[in-house]
Parts: sequence; structure tokens; C-alpha cells
Amino acid sequence: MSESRSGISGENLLFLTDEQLRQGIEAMFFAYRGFTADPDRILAGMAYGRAHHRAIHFINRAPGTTVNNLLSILGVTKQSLNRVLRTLIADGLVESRVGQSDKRERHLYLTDDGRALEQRLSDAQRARMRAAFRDAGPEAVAGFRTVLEAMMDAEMQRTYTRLKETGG
Amino acid sequence: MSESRSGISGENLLFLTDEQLRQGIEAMFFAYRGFTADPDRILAGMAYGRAHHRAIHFINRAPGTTVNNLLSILGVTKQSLNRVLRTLIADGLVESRVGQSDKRERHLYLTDDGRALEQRLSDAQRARMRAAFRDAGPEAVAGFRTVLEAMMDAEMQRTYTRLKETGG
DNA sequence: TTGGAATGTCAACAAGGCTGACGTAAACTG
DNA sequence: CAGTTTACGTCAGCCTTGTTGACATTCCAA
Repeated sequence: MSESRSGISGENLLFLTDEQLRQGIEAMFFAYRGFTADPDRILAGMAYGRAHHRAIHFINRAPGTTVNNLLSILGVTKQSLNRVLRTLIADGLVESRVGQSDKRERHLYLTDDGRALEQRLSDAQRARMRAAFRDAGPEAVAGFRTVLEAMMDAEMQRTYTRLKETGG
Repeated sequence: MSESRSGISGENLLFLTDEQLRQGIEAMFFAYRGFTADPDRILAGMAYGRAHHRAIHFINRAPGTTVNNLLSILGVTKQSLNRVLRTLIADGLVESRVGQSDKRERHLYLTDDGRALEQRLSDAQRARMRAAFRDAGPEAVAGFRTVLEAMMDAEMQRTYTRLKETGG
């Protein structure tokens, strides 16, 4: 906030006032609740939670990923992830295969049941995202993505970009 | 871009593909981590967590709010909120005053210490938001807010708007 | 071949959600 | 005025999901 509010720089900086920033913060808070609400409802009845959803999502996204790789994507401790993974494996939603070249590694895959649940969850989440995108229009969507990307930690930005390129 | 309603094939709907939606979902996930990272770091050393931050934020935002009102903003149970509030009051960051007109109500205020912590937390969070906003530019910011608002549940949208008008 | 680094598992604990039950005081209503 | 409803607090207990610590296995390099 070095530059003035009086237009010295020639730029309109009204969108950087504290009030605007606070509205952005609150929008982020309320929107994230909506963002997770639908999958949460689906998972509520089945002894799973948001952590399971995240694991399932990224295993589906990068089949054969190692536990370590998943760890760095999710940003939790390996113990935390392991607990989630254990139940998913026990319930037959995820398969864990010992690595061929490096036998310390476990490669993770969704089973058919796992893929089915992933579909249900992401259908619900995408439906909301689609409605929001459609209401807002393509330009707003572009801005949405630009700001979100700028809000990530540098490392997460790289992870996000890598995934994006992997995808399609 | 304003020429939309002229038929499905006439519209550019590329921003609504499943791939685009999935990128939006992942952007939301990674960005929210960044969004909470700085306050989380500050709170880590002091026996408080994200729940305390949220309470402090909204009490600061609407001083004199009742417990019930705060409850509906935060979307948690009173038991959950009460646990947080109890420690904040015990530590002298929040003051709870019996209502004048309705003595069943408790009105919540930040103390000087509470305001000081609120400042530290929101400074950190705003700094990140400001950097992201500046990098992205005013049009992207407008789009960002439009999409987030469309992603909220209807009720949260109302709460958000009410707060926005209260603020400035 | 041996010690260290990397990968993953098990155990225990804490934060912060949740439900249910209950108590109290104040406000409202027939 | 009596009975009901509302607002708030609290106790007890459960679940998910984060944490650290201890440990086994595997790989690799000195």
C-alpha cells in the first residue's frame, strides 16, 4: 500500500482497500462452505469425511501415485493420510500395489467401487461449480481462477499447474 | 460476449467442460490452503485454532452481536462455539455483556487484547489477499467475487450480503 | 557390509466438529 | 398468573482428522 489513494499512479486501486479485501476474505469463507457442502452430505452417512474425499479425488486424478506424492499434494502428515487410506483399502475402494522398481513405495489405484464413489462425489461438487460458473459467465470464471491461483503458496501453485497439465 | 441467448451452439460453453470444472475445484482446494495458512501459523503457538480466528473475526465485524447470531454466521453448534468462546472470554480477549432489553441475550465484544490479536491475524490474511488481488487486477477480482457469491448456499449469500452492507 | 535416508505402518493424543440431555433465567402468551 | 418458548450455558460422549513419536522395511552410498 505504498501508492496513494489519490490516483497518483494513474491506476484505480479502489479494489485494494481494506474493505474490499475483507469482503474477499468473507466471500472465500462462505463460498468454501458451499463448495464442500454437497460432498459432505453424501459422505455423512457412510463413516467417511472430507479427508476421504480428497484422497479419492487425487488418486483418481493421478492413478498409480505413491503415498509420498499424495502426501505432498494434500499437505498433511503421512500418519493422517495413512489412517484414511487404511479404511479406504479395507473397504475395497482403493488398491495399494507395492512398487516394482522400489519396493518401499506403494502405488495407489481406485477400484471399481472407488471410482463409483468418486463419480458420485464429483458429480455433486461439479454441479454446484457448474451452476456458479454459468451464473457468473466466462469472464468472471477467468478472473476467479486467476485470483485463486495468485492466492496459493508458490509450491501449491506448481502442484496445481502440474495437475492441470496432466489433466487435459 | 453479450450475445448469449441465441441458442446452445451459438454460445461459447468451453468454460463449462468437466475439465474446466475440475480445475476450478482444485484451484479452490489449493487456494483455501493458502488463504488460511498465515493466520494458522500465528495461532499455532498460542493454543488457539481456526475456530478462534473465525469467532474473533466476526465479533470484530459485528460488535455486540449475540451468541445466537454468531452461531448462524459460523454454522456450527452452540456447544462447539461455546467451547471456543469460553477460552476467549477466560483469556480476556472477548467480553460478554448481558443484554439490556433482553436479558437472556449475551452481547459479544472484543477487548483491547482481542482487537490486537484480530489485527495481527487479519493483517496477515489481508496481506496475502492484497498480493493476490494486485497480481490479478481489478477485473479478475470482480470475477472472483462474482463466482464465489454464486457458489454460496442461498442463506449464506444473504448473510454475506448483509455483512457487506454493514461494513462499508 | 553397514549406516543413513526414504517409505510406510501402528499408537496415542488434541482440536474441533457433532448429538443428546439438562438447567436457568427471561420473555412471551393464553 | 401459569405454562410455554427462547436464549444461553454446560456436561458427557462420540467422530473425524490433524499432530508427534516409535518402529519396520527397503534402498543406496560410503
